[in-house]
Amino acid sequence: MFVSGEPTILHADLDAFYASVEQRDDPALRGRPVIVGGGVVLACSYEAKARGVRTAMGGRMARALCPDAVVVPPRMEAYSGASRAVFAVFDSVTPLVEPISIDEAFLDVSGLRRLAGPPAEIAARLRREVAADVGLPITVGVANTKFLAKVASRVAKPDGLLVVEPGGELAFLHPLPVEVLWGVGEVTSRKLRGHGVTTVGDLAAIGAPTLESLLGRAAGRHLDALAHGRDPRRVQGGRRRRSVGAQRALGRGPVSPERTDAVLMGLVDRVTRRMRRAGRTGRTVTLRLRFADFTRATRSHTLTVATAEHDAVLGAVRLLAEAAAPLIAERGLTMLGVAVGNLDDTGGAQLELPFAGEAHHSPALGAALDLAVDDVRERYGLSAVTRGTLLGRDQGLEMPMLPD
DNA sequence: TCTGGGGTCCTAGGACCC
DNA sequence: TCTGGGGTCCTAGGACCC
Repeated sequence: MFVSGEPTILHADLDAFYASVEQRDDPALRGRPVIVGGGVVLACSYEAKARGVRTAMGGRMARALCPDAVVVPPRMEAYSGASRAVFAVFDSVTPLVEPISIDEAFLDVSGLRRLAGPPAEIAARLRREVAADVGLPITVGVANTKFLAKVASRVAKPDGLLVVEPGGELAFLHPLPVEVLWGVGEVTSRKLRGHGVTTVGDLAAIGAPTLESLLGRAAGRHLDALAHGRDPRRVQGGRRRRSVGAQRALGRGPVSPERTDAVLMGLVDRVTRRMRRAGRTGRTVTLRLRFADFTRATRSHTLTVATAEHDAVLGAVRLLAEAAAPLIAERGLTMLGVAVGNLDDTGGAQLELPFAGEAHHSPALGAALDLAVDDVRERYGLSAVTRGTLLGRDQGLEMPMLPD
């Protein structure tokens, strides 16, 4: 079984984004292997990829593979500028754009046929406009699901366009290696290959129960569905970020408590500034740690009230760092990170409903209570209201009217 | 090849509540 | 007084993605 229907989902993905921006801005780099980043490869041009250089590879190895590569430091401002220009083109194509990262997005073009022509034509025009307006190569995959559109763009790279025709989904998908599936990384790939699963077709054949026992319920079901071309997720416009974070590598060698604290202050400053600029607050503060042996740990604390204030976040971060001190002393710190999540969850006081207990024994009362709770949640724009507890009077909120 | 800086989602256990 | 069932929230870790 595959999802049929016209392919109206586009996955648009800039090619070797950072490196392409560098080649665009410096003609001397065009046609040459370009590596962006120093210690680690952040991005590399297709000329460098052809020599075996890969993203996230150590700089030393990259230079060994490709000694004539031009290594340039990243220019994040230039990349975010280019990204904004590309997203402006996306927005001119359709109102339904779901950003995935700085250089890729899903676009839903259903309903645009009369206005803008068939999806394949829209996709071709999108590529031409990005090339003309922004000067960057972009690949577009077109299919009737998000996942297939994404695989199509991957297969069509670089500077390509590929439409997966309805009815041809499984013939397209099944010969591909399992690693194209969203959610199959190193660990899962190893597990699957250990069970003789190397292609998407193999995975589709072994069945959901076996997959679930192998990978856990959610992951098993998810991969089984994808392998059969089933992917009901819609393109979601207006999605908001769920956390804001910053991190900093510290290099090798011992890190003094003074330096640790200075780095934490800098990270908290960066994160809270970004939050305030975006007009967002958060409740859960997470301290991320990485150690000399490359193990990681996180420590988190949830505040009662959401905030974007430097001092409030720093206070939580310092407490977390203190609690993690023994771990740090034992393993040696090489990276610090701070993130704030639970964004825009206002938190707040709680007020108990005296009859919530009775509602357990009366289906009618229970149903009424659920409705009231939903109503309160919507009326006050809260992320969650639990049955039996409601935001309190001290916040100036009124009790909802409950039906008798 | 020892490694950057952003993120997302899922799982599992414990505290706590009715 | 004891026990059980149903549920939420928080914390920590893991896998994965670009």
